[in-house]
Amino acid sequence: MSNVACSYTEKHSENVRKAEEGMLSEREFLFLAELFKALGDYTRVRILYVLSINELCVCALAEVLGMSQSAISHQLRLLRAAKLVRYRKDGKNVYYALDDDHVRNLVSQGLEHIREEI
Amino acid sequence: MSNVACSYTEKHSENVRKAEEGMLSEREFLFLAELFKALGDYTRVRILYVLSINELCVCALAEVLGMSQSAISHQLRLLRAAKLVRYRKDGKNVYYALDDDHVRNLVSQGLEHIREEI
DNA sequence: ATAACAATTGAACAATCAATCATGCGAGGT
DNA sequence: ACCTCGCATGATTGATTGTTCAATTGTTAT
Repeated sequence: MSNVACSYTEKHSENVRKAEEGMLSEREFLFLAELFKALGDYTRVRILYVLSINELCVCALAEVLGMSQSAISHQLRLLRAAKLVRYRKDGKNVYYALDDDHVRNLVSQGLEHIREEI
Repeated sequence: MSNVACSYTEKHSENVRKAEEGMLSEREFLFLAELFKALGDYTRVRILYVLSINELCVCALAEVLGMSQSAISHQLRLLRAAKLVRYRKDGKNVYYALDDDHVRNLVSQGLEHIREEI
């Protein structure tokens, strides 16, 4: 904390004012951070990408990603909490799919960005 | 690891095949995860949102977000590494801005998502 | 030169996180 | 009833992370 503004406040005040005006609520920023945090993991982003193609059950996800059922299941828990995936039960299996198109858009938007920076 | 596919492979094989076909490279997924990880923090997402309005110097960012210069500077380092921000030096100050519109789009797309889930 | 200021950086520490292992639960199949 | 299979979950552990503090660099002003 213990912060003091730089001394050039005259030059900055306009931009600072605009920034403070447009500010969102703490709540919104927290949700936003949670959303991107959920996307910000190698395993989870692979899960989401794969689910953007097809719905898959947990064991199939584990197979495709070469990981243990348990590891996948733990990550799916986080993705469920972030409302990024939904699921349906069918017998012994549980099929996961993307919750909506926002997720697909976020992933493809992210891909566009990284493909520009090689 | 130690994973075995579920026994219903007949039912799954088609979807598994499609998933494996559409798969991206490890490299791409790593970059994608890094990108979202950079966005996935309360402080950093606030920085990016504020910079989506105006360019700001470090001390102004610290002032607007109520944090120390040092903390901000550390986070800006990560954002630079993720190529999400660019900067220009002017005298003693360093002014940061969003690197391109992809970032702005990602943030606003994220906002749309969370505003649906309240 | 000296001082003041904006910013960066490294070390340290607490907090968070992801994979593993073991276990528990519920739905089928025999 | 029993067993097996698909999935979820709790505990543990090694790794990563965000902030603070202290020190440093580089620029401007006196």
